[in-house]
Formats: sequence, structure tokens, C-alpha cells
Amino acid sequence: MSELYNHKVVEKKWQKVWDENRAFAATKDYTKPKYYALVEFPYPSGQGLHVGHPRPYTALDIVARKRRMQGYNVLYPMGWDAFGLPTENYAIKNKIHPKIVTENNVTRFKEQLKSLGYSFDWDREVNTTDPNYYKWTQWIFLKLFKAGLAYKKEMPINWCTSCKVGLANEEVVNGVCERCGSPVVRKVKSEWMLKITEYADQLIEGLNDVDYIERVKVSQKNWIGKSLGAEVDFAITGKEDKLRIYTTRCDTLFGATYMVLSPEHPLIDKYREEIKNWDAIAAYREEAAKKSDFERSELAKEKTGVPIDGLTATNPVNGKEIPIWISDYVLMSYGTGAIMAVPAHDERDWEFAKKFDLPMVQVVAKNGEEVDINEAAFTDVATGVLINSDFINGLEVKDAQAKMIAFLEEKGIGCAKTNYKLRDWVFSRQRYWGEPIPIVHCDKCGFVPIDERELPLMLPEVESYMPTDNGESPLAAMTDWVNTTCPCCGGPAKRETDTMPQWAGSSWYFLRYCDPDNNEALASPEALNYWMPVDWYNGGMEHTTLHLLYSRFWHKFLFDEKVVPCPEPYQKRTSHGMILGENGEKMSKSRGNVVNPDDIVREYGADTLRTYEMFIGAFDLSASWSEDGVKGCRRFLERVWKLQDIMTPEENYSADLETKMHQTIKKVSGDFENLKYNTAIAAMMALLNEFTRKNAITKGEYRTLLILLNPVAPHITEELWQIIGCGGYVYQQTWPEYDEAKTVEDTVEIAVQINGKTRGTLAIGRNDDKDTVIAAAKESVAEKLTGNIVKEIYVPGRIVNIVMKAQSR
RNA sequence: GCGGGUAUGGCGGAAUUGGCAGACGCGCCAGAUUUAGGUUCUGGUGGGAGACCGUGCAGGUUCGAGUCCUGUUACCCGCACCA
Repeated sequence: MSELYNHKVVEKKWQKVWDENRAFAATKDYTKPKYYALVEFPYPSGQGLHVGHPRPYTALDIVARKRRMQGYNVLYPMGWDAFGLPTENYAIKNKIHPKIVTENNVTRFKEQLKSLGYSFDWDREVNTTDPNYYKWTQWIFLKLFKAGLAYKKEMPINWCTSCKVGLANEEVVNGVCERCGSPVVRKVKSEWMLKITEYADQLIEGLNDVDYIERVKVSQKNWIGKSLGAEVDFAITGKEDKLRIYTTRCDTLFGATYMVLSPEHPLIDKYREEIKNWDAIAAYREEAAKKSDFERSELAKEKTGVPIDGLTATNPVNGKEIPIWISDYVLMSYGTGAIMAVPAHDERDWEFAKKFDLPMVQVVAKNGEEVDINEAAFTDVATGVLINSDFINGLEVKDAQAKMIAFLEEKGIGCAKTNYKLRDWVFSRQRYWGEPIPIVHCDKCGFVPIDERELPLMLPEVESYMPTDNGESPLAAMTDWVNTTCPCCGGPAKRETDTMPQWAGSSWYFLRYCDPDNNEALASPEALNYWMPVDWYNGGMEHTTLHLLYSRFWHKFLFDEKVVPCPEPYQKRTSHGMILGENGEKMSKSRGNVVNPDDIVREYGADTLRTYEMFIGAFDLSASWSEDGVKGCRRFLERVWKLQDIMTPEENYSADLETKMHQTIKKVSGDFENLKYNTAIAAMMALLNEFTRKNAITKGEYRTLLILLNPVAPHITEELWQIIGCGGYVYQQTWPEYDEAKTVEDTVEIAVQINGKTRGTLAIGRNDDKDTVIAAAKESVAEKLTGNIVKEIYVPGRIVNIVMKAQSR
């Protein structure tokens, strides 16, 4: 009898062997075929590893281990995205330097990851808070600045009136400060911005050349939100100024019956004297200032607004005088901050017009037939035909738009305009725990970059990590550090005291892994040429629009700067689903449904945890935790362990499981590539059941099973490999091949249907032809064939369907 | 509000992408082993006496629909300073 499976001993033993052998270090032999597998590096939070982390890590560990067995030089690295708000807040609260907090958290995370037996190349570990790392983050920022892609702009921030600090959106709950409950207002501050919009088109087009799961591509495109429309100038009655609006439906211009300005629109202040209801306008603006853009559009169900009494506009195509309103459903950050309202053909305008009883004019009809616009706005572009619109009457929407734009341009009152929902990236944080922005402000020379040779610009030690009372970063209090000389003119100058957002360090970390110790460059051209692009990058769906887009932007910029050899950083992108608590809700301390991976590793072992998380369900969907499910996977591994007891000498081999074996190799090999880890494991379970039923397995068969299972459960398979005496290590073996011809059964059972309903089954030979099969099928259901046969359908290897009409009497 | 997604037994989930719905696992039932419980092993397990009925709901296309089309409901995720 075999010894009991003791996961504690086995796992510790093999983790030590791998460490000592440096088993998974990527080599610098650039002649070998390479494979770069990447998972998003974690933020080392104080809570330690979450059971959500191992899901993607195990998935790509499987891929990495399989690729090594297929002869690739594999890079599967890990690091720490360690700047960030929670660390800083913890540091403030407990008066510990964020550097120390980070060190402790990293140590804990690393131990936890090691206990799970991942084949990370720990020689290439990176940490975004390491000056040798953020040197290059700053270097990239300087490049962006020099290329004109970094600029300063006045932007509103969330400002807590009591704490007197800028708050992250997440720290604002229902309009009040999360910590103190005081009201939060929007305060304008000058901030560093990055011109990601300059790359908007490239970021859309680049998606054609990469293998991302479809919903990631769709999300990115929608986030960028490219729309082709027009800008049109409306005259303000009796004034010089024009009101410029953006519309994607310039064909509906004849239907514009009023205008709406965003409450922040600058022309409102300009004509303050003319506005008779200024108090109402001012009050409305104050209310709107309290809401975020998100809240403003969310609450848009119940439209609010105030008419501007004293100003009207003129519709430029029909000369009609129309009222001007302000409403917070119009955002200053999109388009021009002003719209023409066409209530008959826009749902938001329709609701607004209904509420305030504003006129509607139908100018688009469904296939030329008027529709009842009192019921709902008519927005269908595909069937729309213009009416009540003078020179574009009778045209389809697309043609009407083209003709309208030509008209506007000819008259000089409008033009075609492409707009993007994508906004430039707010790059300033009034925080301590981030990369200092390597810019100096000189009264004479303006914003001046510091010399590259002075990088890294080190984060100085400060007394307090609290932002200052006036909203400056804690660095502003460090006068010794702030006061410097201008690199340009040598006169007195001040350093930028804002730091970079956490996204900065994570926008290029995959480049550093290629050559992490390089002091001359962010990575050597040779290393980048060899390793880039990342062959497979997996990460959370929640990073699709921010991190993924930001890092593509930086990469495209670095490509233009000839720093990197390829225009896209990631060849393939997949996403995993969340792991929910046993009750199906998101795991959180407050819900009390958090599972600690350490407990699972201790009680059941890393191999069980890995197997379970891969077996839990479809990789891209969220799944609920189940401790019973964990036990089932533990049981599976124990049954694999006990196969030693039924191992039989090679001369007892019989080929009755040969087909099954080849099918399983095929299934597992394919499923590991296609995110179908759950069915791969199911196939191995089914194979195991066959051996158990047969009560025999040869060493050769066992060997194959162990290799197949190794990427999922690396420790137990190494141990068994040694116990049954195969020599060497599993991780050094070659991935098994299968013979396609041997995956096909000699006979298959097919369904026999009558009128689409299954009436029996039939065993047929692999090579039986259609006539033979149909004849046999008919015979097998002969007594049920009571009508006229009108059709016979045979899908090879699947079904026979006999279509029969009832006999008329 | 905008964008993305999901819905299949008692539970987690399979289904070669239009071809026998429920693989595999959990749970449950019965039997074996055990002084007993647990463990382990073997067999069974969608519902219904049955004809039949079954993939959120209502229609449609098709010889045939979990899968395609139209409409609809519920839930989950993201929304730019959490990462």
C-alpha cells in the first residue's frame, strides 16, 4: 500500500527543489523560441492574497509550464504594483513609512505566492516603488513631456471641505467624504494631463492586429467612443458670440427647438448682466457642482434644468428663435458643452421637452411615414427619411447628413467633426506615495524637465504623509526639496510637488521584466526584440478601459520614439471572472464571506487549491466559492495518488484504453490553450475513472497522466513521478503527442429521430456510409414509421432524422 | 444613464458552436468495508405512474434550437483620483 498523501511535506519539498534548481528562470539564449506569458502584477495590499488572485495566476502558470514542456524559453514573471492610496492611508493612520508598509506587504504576498508553487521567474521580480524602477517611469514621462504629450490644465478635483484634502472618487460616497462625512465639492486645480486622445485612432486601429477576446475589444472601442458628427454655430440673438454645439445628428437640425448649455458653460458668466433670472441660474449651478459627471447622467431619468431668461438663439437653417436652457445632463467635458435639442429624435431631449413642455418638430419619418412622437422619440437611423427639412427632404439619414455638412461648410456656420468620449488622462495626484514628477517650474522659463542624468528623482523623506491644507501634496511642505534651480537658466525654481498616479508604473512593467537589472535603459534593445510582444496577457475585466488602454498608449508612444520594437504590447488578451463568496456575493470583510487562501493551502494543499480554482467553472465567468468543491478536488488528487497501488507491469498493457488516452491528450492539450481548464480537468477525472474501473494502470499510462496533470498540480505529480521511478523531473519532460487517427472510436452510437424527436439509438461502424446507416436506422424504429417518409437526414456520427407525414385516411 | 456580461437538475457547471441536454464534480439514495461515526470502495440519481415535459419569460425561423432571429424580465461588473 502507498503512503498517505501528505501535501505539506510534498509541496514544501518540491518548492525547495525548484528554487534550488532555478527551474523556471528564463534563459538569455535568444536563439530559442520564446514565449512570454503575463499576469497583472498585484497591488500588495495589507489584506494579503485573496482567493481571486490564484485564478488567473494558475491559468497562465498552466500555459507557462506546458510551453516549457513544448520546448519554449518561457518568461513568466511577477512583480509589485506597490504605489497607491491604501498603503498611504495606512501609513498616515499608523505613522509608519509607506516604504515599510510596502516591504511588509510584499514579503507576505511573496510567501503566499511561493506557497502556491507558481513557476514565476523570481530573478526578474520588479517593484514600481524601487527608485531603480521608477527612474524609468520618470524617464518615460520626460519623453512624453518633450514630445508635447504632457501639459497642465485646470481640472476639478473632489475636495473635502472638512479634511481639506483632495479625494479619490472612491473616497466620495453619496457626495460626502468617506472618512468624515463632510460634504465634498469640486475644486479646480491645475493638473498634469497626458494627451491619450492624440492616440485615440491608433488605439482603435491597433485592435485589428491583436488577438483580444471580443468583449475587451468592444469595451475599448466604446470607451474611446469615436463618433463622426458636426459642429454647428447658433447665433445668440442680438449678440456677436455664437453658441457652438456638437451633434452626431446634423440631419435633424430643422428639428432643433431649443438649446441646452452645461451649467459650467463660460458664456453664462459672460452674459450675467443680461440674464434676468440669475439667482435661479446660480442656484442650479451650485447644485450641479456637487455632482460628478457620473451622478449627473445617472440621475438623468428625472431631468432638471432652468431656462435662461434674457437670452435666445437662432436656428441657423430656418432662422427660428429658440430658447436656451441650462441642464446638468449636458456635460462640459464632452463635445462643446452645449447641444441643440431635437426632442423628436433624441431620447434625453424628448424627456426634457416632455417635462418642461417644450415644442417638438418631427423631421425624420420611418420610411417616410410620420410616427407618433408624443409616445417616444424616433431615433432609428436605418429606416429614417427626412421630412419638414427643406433642401434635405426625402433623403435617408446618411445622405441628409452629408448634404447638411456640405451646406454648413459652404455657409461657414459649421463643419464635420470627429469627437471622442475618451478624455485626456489626469496624471497628477496630490499625494506622497507615488513617483515624483520630474519637472521644475521656473518663473522665467516655465515648466522645465530635469536632466535625464539626474533620474531617478528620489521621493524625499517627509514628516507627514497628509496632503497640506490647501490641497498641495505633502511634498509641498518640503521647502528644501521644492526650492531648486532651473536646469535651463540657473535661476531659482520650484519642483513639481504632485506625484504620478498608480497607473504610471503599471503602464510599462512588462518591458522591465525583459531586462530588469539594466541601468542604461529601461531594457536593452536585444531583450525587447526577443521577448516583446507579450504573447499572452491575462487580467481582470475591470482593467479593460483604464490600465489596458493606458499601457497600450504608452507603448505606442514608445514605439514612435523607437524605444520598443512593436506597436502593440500584448499579442493576446484574456480575462478571468471573479471568485464570489459561498453566498454568491462579492467577497468582502463586511459581508463576512472572505476565504483566505492560506487556510486552504494549509488544510488541503496548494495543488488542491489550484485544481479547484481551475475546475470551479468557465474561466471568464464569475463563480461562487464552495468548500465542498474544494474537497472534491482533493479527493481527485488522492485518487491519482492511489493509482500507485494498481500499477501493473508493462507486459500487462492492453490497448482497451488507447482511444481514451489519445482523446484525453487531445482534449487536455486543446483545453489548456482555450481557457477551458474546467473541462480539461473533467477529462482527466474521466480518464482516472477508467483506470480505477479497470483496476490497472501501466507505468507508461501513469507517466502520461502525470505529465498532463502537472501544469495544474505540479507538486503531487513530481512526487509521484519520483515514487514510480521515472527519472528526472516532470517539468523537464516533453509534452505528450496524440495520434489523431487513434482518437476516433471504431463504433459510435447515434440517435435515431422521427420528426426531430429521439426514438432510439443505433450503433454504427466508423466507416458506414449514409445509405447503410439510414437503412439500419429505419429498421431500428420500423414499428414507429407509420406515415409517409418525406425526408431522411443523416449527420455523420451524430443523428439520423426521419421526417414523416401522418398517413391521411 | 452609458458600456460590457450572465440566466441550464437540489448545487457548481458540460454540450464538438444548429444534431441524443445534464459530461465532470458536489450533494443525495442504496450496498460493501468498519465495533460505531468518519474515511474508502461499488451502483444509482432532471421532473412525471404514464403518454410525455424540461435550458429566465413570450413569440419566430428550421427536419431539428440551450445554441440563430424579434421582443421582454431579473441579476452581476465597469464608468476615468481604488487598483
